[in-house]
Amino acid sequence: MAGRKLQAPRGTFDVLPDDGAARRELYRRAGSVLGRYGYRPFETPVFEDTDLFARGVGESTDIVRKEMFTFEDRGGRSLTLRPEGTAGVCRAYVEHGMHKLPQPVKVWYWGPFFRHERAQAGRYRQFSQVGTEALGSDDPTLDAESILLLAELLEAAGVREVRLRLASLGGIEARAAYLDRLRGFLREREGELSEDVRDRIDSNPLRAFDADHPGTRAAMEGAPRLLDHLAPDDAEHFAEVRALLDGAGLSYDVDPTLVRGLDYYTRTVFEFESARLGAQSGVGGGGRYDGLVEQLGGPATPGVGWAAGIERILLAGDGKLGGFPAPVYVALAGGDRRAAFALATALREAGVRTELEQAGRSLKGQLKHADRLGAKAVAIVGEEIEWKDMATGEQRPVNNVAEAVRIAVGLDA
RNA sequence: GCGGACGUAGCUCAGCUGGUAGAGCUCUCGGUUGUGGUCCGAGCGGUCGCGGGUUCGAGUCCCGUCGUUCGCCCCA
Repeated sequence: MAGRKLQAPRGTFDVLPDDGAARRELYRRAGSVLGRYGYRPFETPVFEDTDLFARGVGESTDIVRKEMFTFEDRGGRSLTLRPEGTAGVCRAYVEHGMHKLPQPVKVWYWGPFFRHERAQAGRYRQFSQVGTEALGSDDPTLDAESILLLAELLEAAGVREVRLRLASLGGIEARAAYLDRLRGFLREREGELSEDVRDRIDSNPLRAFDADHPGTRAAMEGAPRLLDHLAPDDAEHFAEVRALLDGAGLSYDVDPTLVRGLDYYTRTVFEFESARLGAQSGVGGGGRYDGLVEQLGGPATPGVGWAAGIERILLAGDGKLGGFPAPVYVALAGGDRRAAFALATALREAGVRTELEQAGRSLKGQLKHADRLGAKAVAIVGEEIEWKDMATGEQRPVNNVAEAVRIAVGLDA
């Protein structure tokens, strides 16, 4: 009856206590930065109507074509575990008539997302993202603010040496027209291109810009650039975003080849990359999506936002987000378990993080354990209570629980 | 969906051209009849991923399978 070994499904992982502490700390720091920028917490369901993603993210994207976890509920409705966050936020914005609120509506989210892909370093089937959306205004300060916010969050998370790539895609029609023009160009020079670039002329012509293949690179010298074909409004908007970033002292590379995987982007797009990540180098990115809300059945509403991968932030970070050990350990030396329990309880009620011996160890074992946990002091409960400073090794009796609490409160500042 | 690498103790790994399972770390105890950080000793801990084949004999060779991982596509 002993079936096969049970284990976490492919592409998923358990967050063990050591990592849990780092995630919690990242969450805390992210919330602090986001709050300062005026973004408020927002939650949407983990699964939505499949239609939402098909219409919002785009039928032609890889995400919708082959990466969604889709299932039917008992009523035969098609539901999908959310592969990204923006569509759900926009749906909620429309559903709750949030266009009647003072604009822009600025929100942030944190939670699990799902894509049915092959896992690799920094890429999982269930992963977590933190992200923002600012809906209801196309003001370029929102674009710049989004980017600065993400930069600051990464800094606070200990992610250094990031590169910011920035571009503008213009409006949907202008971009479509440009892509047709680029496809035409590529077909004319087809013989000079590498095989995989040729294979992707239809699906992803922008890919041709960052090919290593020498012939392709040479051919691409003369290729039309999207940034040269922006409508005047869009070009002006992009110039303003850049001026704001320059004013803030944030450096970036304008990269006309920046491709984002979702159909809804317009105007500003950006991505932060870290060289510490391996093949999947993007830590977080986003952009403007001025047509999405309307496409989902709401009023014409501009929006801008980004998402960053929690696992990738942790992977690219300096690993200094660890937890903090409890400063006091209550040890039991032959004596009274009830007295030890009461002392630990009194310390905890006074706000002191306290560990209590609960495994039947020898006193020697208890002290070794307390030391490895990083305790600053150990209260040894025997005939009476002794207070041992773990740094100096000094030890003296305390008269009662109240005195122990008084000493301990100073340790857990 | 496609390619490569790898599956031996909780973790990191060793195990030569097949001969009946090892180390380090962790954990527990002891050396110190109530005292940590170093040291020494002992103990706990393994269907060698799973199934089949070759062989007197398989962790080791062969086939299959499952899993993990890195990469491609693409993306956080």
